[in-house]
Amino acid sequence: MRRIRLEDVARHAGVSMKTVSNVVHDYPHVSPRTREKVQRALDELGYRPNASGRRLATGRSGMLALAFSDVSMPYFSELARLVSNEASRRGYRLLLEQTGGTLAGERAIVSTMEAGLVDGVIFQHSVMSSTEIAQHREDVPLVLLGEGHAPVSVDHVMVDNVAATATATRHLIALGRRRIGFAGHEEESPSATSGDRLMGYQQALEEAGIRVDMSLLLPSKSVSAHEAAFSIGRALDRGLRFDALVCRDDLAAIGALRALQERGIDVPGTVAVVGWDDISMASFTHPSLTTIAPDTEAIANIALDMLEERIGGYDGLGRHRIAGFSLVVRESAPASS
Amino acid sequence: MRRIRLEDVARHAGVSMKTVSNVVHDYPHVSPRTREKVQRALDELGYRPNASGRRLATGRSGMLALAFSDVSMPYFSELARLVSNEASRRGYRLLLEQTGGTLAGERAIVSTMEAGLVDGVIFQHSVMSSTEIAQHREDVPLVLLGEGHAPVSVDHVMVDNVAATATATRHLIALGRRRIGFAGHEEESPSATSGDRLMGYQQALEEAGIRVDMSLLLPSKSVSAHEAAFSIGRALDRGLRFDALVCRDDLAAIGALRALQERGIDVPGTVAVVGWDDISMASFTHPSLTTIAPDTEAIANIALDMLEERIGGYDGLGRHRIAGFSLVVRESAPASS
DNA sequence: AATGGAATTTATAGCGCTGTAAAATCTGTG
DNA sequence: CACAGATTTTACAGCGCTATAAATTCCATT
Repeated sequence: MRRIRLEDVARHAGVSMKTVSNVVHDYPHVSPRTREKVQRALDELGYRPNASGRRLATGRSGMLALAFSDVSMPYFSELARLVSNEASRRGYRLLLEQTGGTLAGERAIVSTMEAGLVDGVIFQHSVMSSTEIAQHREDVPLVLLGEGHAPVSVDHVMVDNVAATATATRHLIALGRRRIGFAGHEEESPSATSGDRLMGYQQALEEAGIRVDMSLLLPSKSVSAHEAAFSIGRALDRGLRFDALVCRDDLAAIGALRALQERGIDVPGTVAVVGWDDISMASFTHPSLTTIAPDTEAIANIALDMLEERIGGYDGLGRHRIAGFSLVVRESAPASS
Repeated sequence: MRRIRLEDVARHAGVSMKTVSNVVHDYPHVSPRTREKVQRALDELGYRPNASGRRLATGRSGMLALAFSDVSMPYFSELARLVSNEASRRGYRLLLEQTGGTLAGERAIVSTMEAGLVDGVIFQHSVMSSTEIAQHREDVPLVLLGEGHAPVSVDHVMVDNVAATATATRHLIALGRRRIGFAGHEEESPSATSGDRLMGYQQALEEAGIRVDMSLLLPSKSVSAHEAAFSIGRALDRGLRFDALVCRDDLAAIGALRALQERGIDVPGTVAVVGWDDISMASFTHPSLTTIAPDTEAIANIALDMLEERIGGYDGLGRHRIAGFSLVVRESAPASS
């Protein structure tokens, strides 16, 4: 059976197409009698509006894209949940795009060939340079998420990673720890995220008069619990000792817990550990993780606010907004008594 | 600056719109000279095809939807990663839809008002009845994921949850455990998933001549580590004892580990634990989780294969495919020696 | 040079919907 | 009861693209 079009309904109800369209969209200026008549026709025929037609006519797709490296990473999946919920509350649907954390993948996001696919893009990049981002996509509203220097021309939401990591590090210092390592940043070409976190770590140490010991920097091949566990384990096996670990993210922290536990090293007794992200698993590790909790809900909301303003026609310079964070103290680095 | 349309390029190159369209799509029957001339015009004007126009003309959107309760649940986020990657390999983009695990949310998926939004839907339902699913959506290709009796008319991919859970349970029995509990299924109206897993658990017990003790069924309010930890903890505090736990999923298992560990109960010494899903966190818990690993990659591939066949016009009865699983033995329920 | 057949190109009619402006209908008032 | 003013409804031209079929060009033969 052929699809029912607006025209079919119009003929059936004996009115014009536009009137049917008005009823479908609850346009106010329709007389109750007409509305009822049309509604009946709508129901009888089982009309379903066709998205493509509307889109072509309005120039809006009602879709937003959310792009980042990999949905299966807990922080991103939690972000996706929030953005998806909030987007649908605002009447948008969400397109998921994974870049795999590669330059090619990120370029594909920024220079998608097809126009009109989505009304806006929320993009957490990690390897692409901000100048390159600034160049493309002038035509599609874009909000950048995450660290790094976003181009002035583009809207951007971030958490102050330097400050947050410094807070986490100070917490360890307050616990009396002095040989504090940093774990889990990428071995070569660390992302802006890792860079900022390293900087906050270093800042807090210097503030406290502790010399930064390069041997306590424990990078891993990639951002994952597995690689972190491997590199931390190897360092321990080589005899490296430390009394605390600031981890690039909760995955690295979870890897760290594993590496330490396998070697019978007590956490937090011998080594205290702090993570970053407060993924939902953080309260279920053993011991549970002290970690930085970014205000991800605020990130999602601010990003969508800005995107909607751009979609609505706002055309000013890029706005740079900061979302909050807090230190969630759990067992892996308890409160100093 | 106004967007460049096909017509603009055509005028610029002095050819017809269709010829430009042919060049854009690498249609073979275009003379080299024309092709080059058009390509130059394309480049000079910086043409970007408009997705909405193409869609309306072709009737295809190039999009698939993936729907389930909540992306932030590890199993779903891992599924989303696979489906998204595989979909984009096949030239589709992926729309993410969350139902929140509610009936209203699931109904919204199945009866989306707009037609032509996506070319197909992959849907893991949990509360909606299969008959209700069968009724709607005759017009959009649909593949169902997960347990429960899918309607005959609809394509369906699942893992044999009964067999898998029985395998996990037998593993515990082989370990010499006899008071084996089941944890983490929903307190009221368990989902089909929980139902099947409970059945597999029961089956294996009966097979071994162990009576099913209803007091060892430890449901929780909702599917989450938190609720599982709470309900298992409460049962322990009331004096309930068991020597093993089959968990509804890895989240429940992680909650179980937490509840046990907080009470100083040794895993696997006193209580052995098996999970379900083999989420990536399963190798990083303490102790690491013995769990059922469904072949999620196969699920994603089979689902997409069937969807593409439907999109391609296949119109037969619903096909029901089974994806494999394996028991991954780790520390929480080690191999019997 | 004429001819037939293949290869290339073009003109045009939608795809299903909405925006606009004009037409039709309905008030309330003098 | 006519008429201005407000409200409701309609006709129709696109939105940007592709499919179809017709028109044109090209080339190898006779």
